Amino acid sequence: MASGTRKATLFEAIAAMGKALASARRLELIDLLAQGPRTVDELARASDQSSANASQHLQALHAAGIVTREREGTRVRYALAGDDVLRLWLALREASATRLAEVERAAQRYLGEDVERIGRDELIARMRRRDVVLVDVRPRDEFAAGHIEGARSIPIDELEQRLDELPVDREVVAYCRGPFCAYAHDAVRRLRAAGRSARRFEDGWPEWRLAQRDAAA
Amino acid sequence: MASGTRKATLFEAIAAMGKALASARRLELIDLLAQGPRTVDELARASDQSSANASQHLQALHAAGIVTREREGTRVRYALAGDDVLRLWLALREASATRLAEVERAAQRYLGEDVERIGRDELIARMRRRDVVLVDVRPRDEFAAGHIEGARSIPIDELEQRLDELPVDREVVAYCRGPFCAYAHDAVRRLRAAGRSARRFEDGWPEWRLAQRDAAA
DNA sequence: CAAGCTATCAAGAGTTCTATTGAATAGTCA
DNA sequence: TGACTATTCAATAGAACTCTTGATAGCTTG
Repeated sequence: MASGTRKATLFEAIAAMGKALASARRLELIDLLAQGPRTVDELARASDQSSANASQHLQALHAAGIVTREREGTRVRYALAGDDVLRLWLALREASATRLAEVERAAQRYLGEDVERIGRDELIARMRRRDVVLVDVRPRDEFAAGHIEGARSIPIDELEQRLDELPVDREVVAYCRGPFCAYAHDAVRRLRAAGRSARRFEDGWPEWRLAQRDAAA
Repeated sequence: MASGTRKATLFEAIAAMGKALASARRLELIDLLAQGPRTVDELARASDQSSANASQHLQALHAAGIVTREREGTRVRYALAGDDVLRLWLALREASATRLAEVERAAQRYLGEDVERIGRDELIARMRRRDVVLVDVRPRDEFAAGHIEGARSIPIDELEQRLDELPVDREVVAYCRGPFCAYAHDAVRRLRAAGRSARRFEDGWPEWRLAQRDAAA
């Protein structure tokens, strides 16, 4: 029946985007791109794969409408195609964390013991009262590509050397790429080891940004 | 490096759910399950495939945490695992419709020329004023499994015979499974052909239900 | 218990996807 | 122009996925 094949074609077309989410390597690229645009080489390095392979996956993501591509001289800068795509990635991460015990386990193995968290509402309230210091512990360029207003950038590598930049009498809140990013966990552990009072923000920059936009709309 | 493999394992685990979204057949099953729980046989029939094949896909969805399964005597009833999964499906549908021209094209081929729409806010306002008649044109059992409060069930097959149940002096709003479901389009065309004033609600039952929950939270 | 129905299992052929490798292309800079 | 770099292309082997078919298991009913 003609109607049957047309319906099937529609689902095939949607599945083209679904297929893009079917590889761990591609998801890692998406996760990196959620922080901001990157070149092929940067992405390949950050996700620990050959640039030929990264390029191949990025082309697949491009064909699936997940990322956009822009030439910049000799390099090519990829970026997430839009907030709808970011929402899709966050929904997948959320659902997988809720429904798949294996994700939970793998996260714990990667992140280590969970550290004390602070939620968005409380963070906003405390920020307003100037009650906490918010620290962005991601690499410098990710901070430059966008960060939570009022945060200060101290990449995780520099944390120990720059401890004296942080006031002793206020709680420190660290954040990074998102709930599955190890930097903030690590930062909180090190801060505590140095005798500071510290927690991690339970989301990351992309989630914060999206929440701001949704609130504005 | 150990940290590298652990991160890779985490993304592998998430990709296990991503893989479930990589087949048109499975997406069609998810779309059907968004309307309510169904048995294997019902799903196989509705998606026009052998029940062995449907069963196989449903097991894949089950392993990926997308659906739950419940024995009921000799049959097995599958259901979407939760709202987070529904949100994931809607996010995928939304992103693919926005980013992939092919989805747009396939949708138009399947649904035909678009008919006049009404948005959620306007629908709510008009309902409050008892200004419209809301008709659920999905199959009877889907209506039974859940529907918009205040809607009346007239399955698309029975529309012509039951035209006299609809007041002539009010606008009719038809809705069905969602924006990619053909029933509401079809219903509006037939109603207009019969001289009625009619529009389709731009979402479907699952989106409505989710919006209600989100508003409550 | 036997019959009948629903769902699952098992195996195989065909297809699609993935990583790897080495070569080719395009742009930049001296 | 020529060297250099970043990205992409092309080909391939191996792995994973999908559909089909026919058999099997589990539950219900007479």
